[in-house]
Amino acid sequence: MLSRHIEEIRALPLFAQVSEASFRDLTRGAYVQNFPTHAELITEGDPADFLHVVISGCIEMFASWQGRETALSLLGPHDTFILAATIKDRPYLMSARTLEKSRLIMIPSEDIRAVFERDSDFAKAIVSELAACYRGAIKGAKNLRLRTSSERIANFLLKEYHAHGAQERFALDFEKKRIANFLGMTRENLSRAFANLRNHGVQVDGQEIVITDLDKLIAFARPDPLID
Amino acid sequence: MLSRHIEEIRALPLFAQVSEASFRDLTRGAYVQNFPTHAELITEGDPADFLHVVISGCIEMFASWQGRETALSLLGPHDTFILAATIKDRPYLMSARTLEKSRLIMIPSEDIRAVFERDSDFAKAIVSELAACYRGAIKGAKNLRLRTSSERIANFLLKEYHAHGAQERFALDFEKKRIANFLGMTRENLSRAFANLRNHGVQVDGQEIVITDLDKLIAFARPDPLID
DNA sequence: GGATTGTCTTGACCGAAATCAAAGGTGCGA
DNA sequence: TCGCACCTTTGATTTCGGTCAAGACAATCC
Repeated sequence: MLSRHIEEIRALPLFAQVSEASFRDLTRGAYVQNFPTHAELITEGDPADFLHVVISGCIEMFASWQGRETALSLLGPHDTFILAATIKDRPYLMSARTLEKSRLIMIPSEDIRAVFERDSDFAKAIVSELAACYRGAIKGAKNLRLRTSSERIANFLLKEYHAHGAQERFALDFEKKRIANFLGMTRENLSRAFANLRNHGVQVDGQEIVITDLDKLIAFARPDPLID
Repeated sequence: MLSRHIEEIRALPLFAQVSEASFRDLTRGAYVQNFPTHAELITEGDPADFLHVVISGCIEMFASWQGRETALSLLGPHDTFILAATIKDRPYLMSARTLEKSRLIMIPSEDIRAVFERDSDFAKAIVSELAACYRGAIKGAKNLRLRTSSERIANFLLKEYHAHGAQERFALDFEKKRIANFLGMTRENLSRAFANLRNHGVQVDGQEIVITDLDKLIAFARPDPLID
């Protein structure tokens, strides 16, 4: 069952450059696991026992404090988590749950750390991955601090638009309440913000988005390569 | 003038493990530079030409968008920036300015990347540093999303309290407007929040902070190792 | 089919924080 | 010492977003 996915993860940037021997060491103790919808995969505070690689499905990374909860990222196929905790052998800072049926590869943290110590190509790939994660986190902070919720949604839609091949009509990949939580607002407010976007070139009907005036949307969203 | 600081940066986690030869390569093209107060060291969007290491003084990392500005971190001696941009050879995502007279070592990005390719110990140190930065960014996001501004200040004060050797009386290291911007609020609101904290065991007089009831402050702040 | 459950939308209201405005403080230089 | 610039505080007002409540709609399960 693992073998079916070997090729797939071998091609990921994190593993593409490692030697055959290292790759065997990484995959020897790894296993594939399927999870149903709404399964909690990891819990913040737990020790980082595995590096997770998403094969299929959809994962929400979230964190809680004093009864409040926020989504910090939404992951899909070929994304990994949580590399930093695995490397540093520290507790997870986030929890993860499936948003739909998902299949993951789990690689023991010890194996990751062992190969990391030995294989400098793997270490370099990890550097690249971590640097990308860090820059993503900084962009997220800028998005949250510098933009209003409507602006965040507008830019989110622009990204989705491009992710769907720049089709003027596309469907949202996530439930709206997930999007709201990820963008740092309530469902109710997301609804209102979508309503506002009617004035800025966007029609929303259920999961269906229609970009009626791209220029108008861009003028409102003001996307920026240093944030988006 | 560089030589005076060689020992100092040699001891930093980022450089402690690299070989003598690699360290020479890293420092050969490096130089020390002094900056006055309020000097802008780097600007977001610029190419990452140097890794900066703070020797003395105080640096604010900030970002702007559409006339708005936010402080993303406050750095002091022995902190480095911006490693991720240097490694990935991408533009800076943040700008940096001095908050007081500061002395920095600047190491050409090319040298960093060259040694990184060659010296696996340096690569490992970079991994550790980046993972720490990433986890710091995640903690910052949680702090911002899950806490009210009063809670953020309370936890900020607790950290300052411990940074000052758990003395019940200490002085803030930064101007209040910098703290406000860093904690994601306005000066006016910081002022009001400080006034509120009188009910939670904190007296504020100018730059002077007195923790009058530590337990009360902790009960209000609810510090959490997964955020702070 | 009909009940049930969860999601989404809308409206009314509330609260936290931003903005606007003005007045004290503080430090620095002429 | 005075004057100026900047930082800080306080109060009044506004705005944004959250909370509460109710209803519409869709999917699922007897």
